[in-house]
Amino acid sequence: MATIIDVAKKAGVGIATVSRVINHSGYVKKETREKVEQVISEIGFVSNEIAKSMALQKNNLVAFLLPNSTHLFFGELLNSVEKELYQRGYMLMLCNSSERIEKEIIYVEMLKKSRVDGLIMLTNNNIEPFIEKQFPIVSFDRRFEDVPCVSSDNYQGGVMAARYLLDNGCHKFMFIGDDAQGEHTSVNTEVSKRRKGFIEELRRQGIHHVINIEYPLGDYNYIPETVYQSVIDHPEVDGIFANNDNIAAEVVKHLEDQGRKVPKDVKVIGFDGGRGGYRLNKTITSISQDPDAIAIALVESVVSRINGNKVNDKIIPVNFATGETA
Amino acid sequence: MATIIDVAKKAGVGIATVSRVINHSGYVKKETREKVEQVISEIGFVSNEIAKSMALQKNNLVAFLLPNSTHLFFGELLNSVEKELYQRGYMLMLCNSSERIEKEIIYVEMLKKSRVDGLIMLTNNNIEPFIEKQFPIVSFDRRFEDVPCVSSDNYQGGVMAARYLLDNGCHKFMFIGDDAQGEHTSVNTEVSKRRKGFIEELRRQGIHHVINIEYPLGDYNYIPETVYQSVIDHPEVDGIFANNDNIAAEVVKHLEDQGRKVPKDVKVIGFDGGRGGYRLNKTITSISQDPDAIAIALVESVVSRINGNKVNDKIIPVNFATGETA
DNA sequence: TTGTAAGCGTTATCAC
DNA sequence: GTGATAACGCTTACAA
Repeated sequence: MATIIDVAKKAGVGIATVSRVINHSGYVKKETREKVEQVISEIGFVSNEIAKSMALQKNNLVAFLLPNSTHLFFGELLNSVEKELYQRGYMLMLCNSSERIEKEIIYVEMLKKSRVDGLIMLTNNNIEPFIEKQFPIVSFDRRFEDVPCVSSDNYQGGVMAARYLLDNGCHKFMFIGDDAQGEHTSVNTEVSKRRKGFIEELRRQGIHHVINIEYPLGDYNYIPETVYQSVIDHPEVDGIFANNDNIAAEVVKHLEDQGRKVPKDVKVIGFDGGRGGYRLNKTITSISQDPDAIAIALVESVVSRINGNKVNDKIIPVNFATGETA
Repeated sequence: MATIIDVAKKAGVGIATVSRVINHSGYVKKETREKVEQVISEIGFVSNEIAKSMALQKNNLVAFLLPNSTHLFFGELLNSVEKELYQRGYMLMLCNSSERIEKEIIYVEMLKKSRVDGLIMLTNNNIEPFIEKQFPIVSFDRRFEDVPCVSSDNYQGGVMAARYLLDNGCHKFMFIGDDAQGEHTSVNTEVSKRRKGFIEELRRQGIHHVINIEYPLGDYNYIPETVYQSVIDHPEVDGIFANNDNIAAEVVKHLEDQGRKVPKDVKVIGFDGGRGGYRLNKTITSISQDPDAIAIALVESVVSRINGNKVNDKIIPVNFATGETA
């Protein structure tokens, strides 16, 4: 591959001049510029980005750490984050952690190794001890001390679900979620506020008994049988709020298998947006997160951190997405 | 950040020795190694990857160019590709092209700029004029001259769909797909073989009339109304093969809205694996692509090309995924 | 306006 | 075994 030196020689100028031409920086006489540009296109010179990164101590790469890209919402978020980074001249390095902390740590190390300029992370692990606060890190839906956090307004989402179910005549309520979002975890995820908002709003409206189903978060695709059993064991329940659309869908299916009518007998609300899946039968009523707005907030924050600025936490509004299950 | 020079000074050795220690290369006396290692952990030295890339002319990054990460199959493939690259010591740079050729070209340029070592691409655009064959490029489901191609056995998938529908008593057949996968396109996609296998197998079995619905490929999420109209306009059709599960799901929904029973009156087979979506009602019968196997083939090929080897095209078997729509 | 030269932080060759 | 030193290809003072 041709280098800047080859160009300089052939154009009969110094390498600094070539650099000025390709970066449109500093003063270059018109004829000189034209000469250089001609040589560049003649020999098909393309400047080497590694060398550039080396000199500038910056490589315009941001890593995005998330559990996987197979879940619809993650895929959407990933898509939006990449788009938004690209807009700002950054490329995205993807890390599917599968929730494995070893892999997460390796990507956190990428920052120290100057492999990436910044890191956006979405994790349920206790990665806190491994992150160094001076680096440009932004987290989604999870608070770490001194790390800016972007999250959906999960609490308000819970409130919205509670109100909708109440307004539509439900009397007995159930919440279903995995324990990484529960009250019994040491991990401080924003997502736990879905439950909190739901339960607290019901309490404010005079409902003090909510059946709270919590199961261990393993693989994101796995929902234990006991969850469905709990649903079946509580035929009195007529209003269910599930932690995400996947759970909601499975619960609806199990209810219908039992001969219950959704939403007539039981109303079910999910979380994420109800955009998911093939609408073979009905769409899920859901609290909708906005992947674009979240991505913009995440990218703005991380770029701002890269540029050495302090940034604040951001909370992104959620919407009620009308569907056919509540 | 501390550098190798700081370590060398503090340990009272040369930088070459430090390099040997951190890379476990060459001979280093035990005591020297220990001394160096101690200093490294004392000052928390981490070696700079950009500098390493610079010296080695290699950065262990592979770009993956695909239309988006929101479609289930793409998300799955992306997930598997990242995992597989990671296994082999490469990181993944993601490019969601949204099918825009300008963006694709920019990522092809990443190769010239030494930004990435290799490129895996999934595109329907006519990017051929922009790719230089000497670079490590591998394509999925699309043939370019002198570029290794990995694809599912689309033809066989079409054959399987045809046989299943025939074996299960269908008489009037329809194929539905977008035109980037059709016969009327100049672009040579492997996916067009789904249609080809389906129609040719039917012909071999004596069926010469297949209704062939082709619509323009725009946004991957968009299916024109005319497609559904065509379905409705052909009430005699009792066996439909759709180019992917999304189309299949929408077609099923429209059929059921018309009061047709699926699979009793009409059988519908999709493509991708029927894994998608929330199973609110029924799963889609589908020809299943194997994202893991595809990812392994893609990554093996690209790494092999990076190492300067020639690689052959690979065709990955598909499976019949039993579902509830056929 | 332009060129020389000193970084940027590694690896690798080659003496010692 | 080990240490100078020359790449790697660029940016950017600083000098001219």
